[in-house]
Formats: sequence, C-alpha cells, structure tokens
Amino acid sequence: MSVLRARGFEGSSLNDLACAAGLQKASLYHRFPGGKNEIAVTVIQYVHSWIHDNIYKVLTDDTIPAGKRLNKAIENIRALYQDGENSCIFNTLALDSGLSIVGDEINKSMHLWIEAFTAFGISLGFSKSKAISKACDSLITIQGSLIVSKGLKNTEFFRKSLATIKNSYTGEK
Amino acid sequence: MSVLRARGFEGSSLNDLACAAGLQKASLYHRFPGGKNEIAVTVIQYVHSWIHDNIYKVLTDDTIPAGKRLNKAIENIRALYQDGENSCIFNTLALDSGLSIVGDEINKSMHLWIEAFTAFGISLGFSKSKAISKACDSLITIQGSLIVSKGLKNTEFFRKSLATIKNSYTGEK
DNA sequence: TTTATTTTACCGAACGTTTGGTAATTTAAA
DNA sequence: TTTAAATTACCAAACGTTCGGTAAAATAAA
Repeated sequence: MSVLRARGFEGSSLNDLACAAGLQKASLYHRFPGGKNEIAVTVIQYVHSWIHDNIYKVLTDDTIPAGKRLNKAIENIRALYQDGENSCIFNTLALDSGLSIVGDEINKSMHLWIEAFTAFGISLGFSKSKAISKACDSLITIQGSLIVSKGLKNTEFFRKSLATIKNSYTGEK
Repeated sequence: MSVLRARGFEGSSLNDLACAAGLQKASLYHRFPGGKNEIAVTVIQYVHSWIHDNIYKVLTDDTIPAGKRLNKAIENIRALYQDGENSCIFNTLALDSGLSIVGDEINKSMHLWIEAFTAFGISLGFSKSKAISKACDSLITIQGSLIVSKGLKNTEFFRKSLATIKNSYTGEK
C-alpha cells in the first residue's frame, strides 16, 4: 500500500512491491495470482474496509457523544495521511491508465466516506441536503489540501483543512 | 500535455507521446534532446505560462471591473479542465517517482495561482491574510473537486466548486 | 508414533514484451 | 548545397509474468 500510494500504479514495479514486502517478486504471485492488478485491487479494498471501520463506524456510533465521535474520526484521518505527508491512494491510482482496474473500488470508497459524514451531519440536526453538501466538502477539502500540501511542500494546508472540517460541524453560526 | 495529464509520468510511454504528436518516438529527441524528462518539464512550464496569462494577468488587469475579471478567470479555469473532465497535471505528475523532475515547477505554478487570487482579493478590499486564505482555498477546492469528480464520475463537483469560489468573492456577507 | 503424502511458502532463472534512448539514413526546406 | 527535420533500424535494460523446483509445515495413512 505504501508503495502504490507513493508511486502510483505504473510507477510501482513488482520489484518495488516485493522489496517492500520483504520477498522476491515471484513470491508475490503465490498470494496474488492475478499479479499487479490484483495487488492494487486488494489494497484499495483494504482502504474501503479501513474507511468503514475508522470513519463510518466511528461517526455513526451513537453510544458516544457527537463531538467525541468527530474528534476520533478526524484523528484517524490525520493518522491515515500521516499529518499530510502521505498522498491519497484514491488519487495516485486514479490515472486513466489504472482507472479501469480500480475505478469501481474508488467509487465505492468515496461514496462510503460521504455516507459516513452525511449520517453524522443528519445526526447533528442538519437537513439531508445540507448534510450531503457538508460531507462532499469534507472529501473535497481533504483531497485538495493533500495535493496542495505536497505541491507546496507544506503540510499546514492539510492540518488546516482538518480544522476547517471540524469547525464546519461544531462551530457553525 | 494531454497524454501526461491523463496517464501521469510513468504511465506515459514515449510511444504514447509520439503518437499524440503525430511523430515517431525517435523524432521527439530532435526537439527534446533531454527525452521524457524534458518533455514533462516543458509541459508544466507551459502550464505556468498559461496560469500567468489566463489567471494572473486576467485577475490583476485593473482596466476591467473586478466582477468581470473574476468571471473571465473562472471561465478560463473551466476551459482548462474541460468542465471537470480533465485531471490536473500538477496532480498526475506529482507522484514520488516523478516529483524530483517537476517538483520545483509545480511549486512555482501553485504559488503563482495563489499570488493571482491573493492580489485579486486584496484589490477587492480583503485584508492580506484573508486574501491569502481565500486564494489557498480556491486552489484546494479546484484540486479536490477534480479528484472527487473523477472518482465519482460526476463533474457536478467541479462545476459546483467553481460557483463556490466565485461566490466566496462576490456573495460575501 | 512413525511414515507417506499433500500443501504452503518461497525462490532463482528465464520468458516475451516494452521501455527510454541512440545511430545512421532518408526526406524536406532554405 | 547545406541545414533541418523526421524516419527506420536498432540496442541494453527493465518490465510483468511464468516456470521448475526446494524447504518446511500440515495432514493422512501405516
């Protein structure tokens, strides 16, 4: 996952992937007979499950007060992207050349993200359309700030965007 | 440029690039002796000049009323990204594998974008810090919405973000 | 409990293909 | 006739993938 996220699909050679796994590249075909494609699909399916466990479940767990839920989800997101140092794998795998392979999985994962924040917004009392809009904005802001953080080599943009998202739910006028 | 933007640096083969140029791949070395690297650098230097002509100059041209300037810049941005169908080349070339080659150019181009919108905000009467903040937000929103538009296969996100940017300058409370 | 069999995990070497890049040659322009 | 531009032909290296095979572990049979 770290290799694919940093280098993209075409930029990740099997040697890179094998090296990161501590194996020879031929050994990857034991667990992934489908080769590089299967590795990429597996990785972003893992991301989907990560979002389910660390964002969706957290934001919709009504045994915990809303503020704590949001804080927890935000901290998980911060950890996922290592405070803005990491790229988003949705992005690095979404080039036209690799999109046909993992496009559907990316679609599902983004939907799940939006679903999670929408449900949270509704539980806070926002209208459905307002909740959806805020949820989309959260995804857009994260993605955009990661790119700008990388381009300008300054993770402040990412960290600020986390604060903006939090504030959009807690500090509303 | 269209090839690199769509497929990224590693995903663009010299055959792809030559084909798009209507030449044999060896012919590319006549104009670009530095090979693929030089092509990539040239392309994003072109983007830098595009931003200078179509965003910076437009937004800072004080012979034209501010509202028209903003509309013109927004329309140029819409055209650049083909209403959200195109990826941003800052993004597709910014993978770790290609970053060392074009990282500096991307940095400069992003700065120019922010500089343009900051100058525009100041000319509208915003404080410098507020103007900078708005300028950064415009870049983040564009980048983020392009990714979400592609991931969810729906350009509405991009088009809506253009409206949001416009509104953040004209429709402020 | 020992022996035989199968399965799992992994590796080195090689496969055919594509890669970015070079040299020599032909075509077009000045 | 010289210079510029594009092409054909080619190369070493790297690519993703496959292959034959080994060592260790798990399972079944004796």
